[in-house]
Amino acid sequence: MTLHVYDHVTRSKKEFVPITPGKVGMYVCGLTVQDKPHVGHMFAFVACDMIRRYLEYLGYEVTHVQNFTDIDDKIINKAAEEGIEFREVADRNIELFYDYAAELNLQPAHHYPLATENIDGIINYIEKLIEKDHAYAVGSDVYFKVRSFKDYGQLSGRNVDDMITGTRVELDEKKLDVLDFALWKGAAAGEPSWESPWGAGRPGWHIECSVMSASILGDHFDFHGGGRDLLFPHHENERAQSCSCTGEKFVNYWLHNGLLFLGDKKMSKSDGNFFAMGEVLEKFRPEIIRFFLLNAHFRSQIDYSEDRLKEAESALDRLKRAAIKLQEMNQVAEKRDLTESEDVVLQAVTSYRNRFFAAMDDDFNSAGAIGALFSLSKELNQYYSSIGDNFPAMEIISDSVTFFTEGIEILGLWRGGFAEMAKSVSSDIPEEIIALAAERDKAREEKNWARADELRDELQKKGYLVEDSSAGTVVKHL
RNA sequence: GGCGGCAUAGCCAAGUGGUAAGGCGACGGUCUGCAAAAUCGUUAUUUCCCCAGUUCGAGUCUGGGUGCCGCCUCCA
Repeated sequence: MTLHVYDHVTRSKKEFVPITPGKVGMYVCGLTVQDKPHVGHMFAFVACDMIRRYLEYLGYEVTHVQNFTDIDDKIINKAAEEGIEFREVADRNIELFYDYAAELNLQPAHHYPLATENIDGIINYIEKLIEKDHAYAVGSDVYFKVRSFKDYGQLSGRNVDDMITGTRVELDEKKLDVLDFALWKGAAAGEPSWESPWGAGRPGWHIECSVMSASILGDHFDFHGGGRDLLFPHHENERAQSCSCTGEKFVNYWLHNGLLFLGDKKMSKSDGNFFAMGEVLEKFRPEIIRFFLLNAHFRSQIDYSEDRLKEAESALDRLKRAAIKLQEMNQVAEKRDLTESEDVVLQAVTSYRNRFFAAMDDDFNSAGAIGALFSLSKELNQYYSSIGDNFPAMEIISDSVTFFTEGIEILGLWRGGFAEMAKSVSSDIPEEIIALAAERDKAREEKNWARADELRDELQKKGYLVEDSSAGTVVKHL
């Protein structure tokens, strides 16, 4: 099996063929930083991170670019509301993104270009579009001529004539055609602006992505990611600008992740229907959130709810226990010939690993891949109980460790990978609690059940849960 | 109105024409002083929204319904 990726223009899965053998260029539409990132935003980046990790696992040298659009009307409005510079608004939200990215185990992109640091490039690009008669200036504004790009609408699946009859195309008398969109907007008094051949102004939305992707990845690259809601108009317009300017194909595979829903509506900054990432992180550990997001195919819509996240927590705990147990078994496994039934176990481990990679090869199906990790966990639990007090066979354990390690790393399910995940959780229990637990153990040894139960209650009141297992007493934070 | 997507167990969710992954929950067993935790087992075989069709064979392909949803305005 080879990697197959869904392509939005042809609406079918195609075998992945890189433009340059061994290399991959990936551009991810980042945030317009007018506000705090929410879970839906981070989902897009988690999906792209998983994709990048898999491509790197396959041996590709990936160049990963994620922009920040740090100037636009909403940022300006926000700054005006608060009476501060637009720069402050942009920077504080960019910082939040970096914090959350680290928590969610995102590998840093190789480049994080800013729109405001690419103004010269943007101006040059617009000039080129005007030269080629794909754009025109009206006063201090510049517009893109939508009808000059014959493939306009191909990506999002609409045709320009239908769009005119559409109900919500706004009328703007400055434009030659209602479909045209702004490449450059003249600044009103007091607005942040940059000098240009058309007067002081700022870039329109869309153009920055065409410019920044090309400047780092070239005119034609492999993957372009972003939320499904960017398909139109953002990506359609971006594609129109880029293809018109270069005359080349722009992107080979568009990766549009499904949207996160809250209640029965899309999470969205503009209508306030969202959970800020910070709020969610207060309630759930970041690896739970990441697991939750990757436990469905990235192109499908996900409903956000705390119940779903709690389920994800239980599920991930199961996987963590499997990792811990596997690591323990790895210490004691012995090199020997396999019994007949162990041969069957080994084959099963191999088949789950194959299933994992078949799923990932099928348009990065992380949900199917996670399923294979659970199957492995169950198989191993059954195996441990089947061997009783005997030591497990090295061959089975080492294959399992290899697979588990790869799986966790590719999906990025745990910061620090398998090794960190397989560490048991006994950290930061205060002395006092440990002493109480020890006292209770002593009471139990003496079969003083009344005293033991009393101590258990006391520990519970202090917020700790006691679990008696064959391996010893475990105290957990509630 | 135009374009597109989805419909699989109580819930979430994979599924490449050939015996329906996986998780959560529930129930039962094992372990345990009792619990808890863990673990094992069971949990769609008159069945993959409905109706036709293609096929030796359809959750998977085709046609027609029905029901949800998204985009067409700023949006990850």
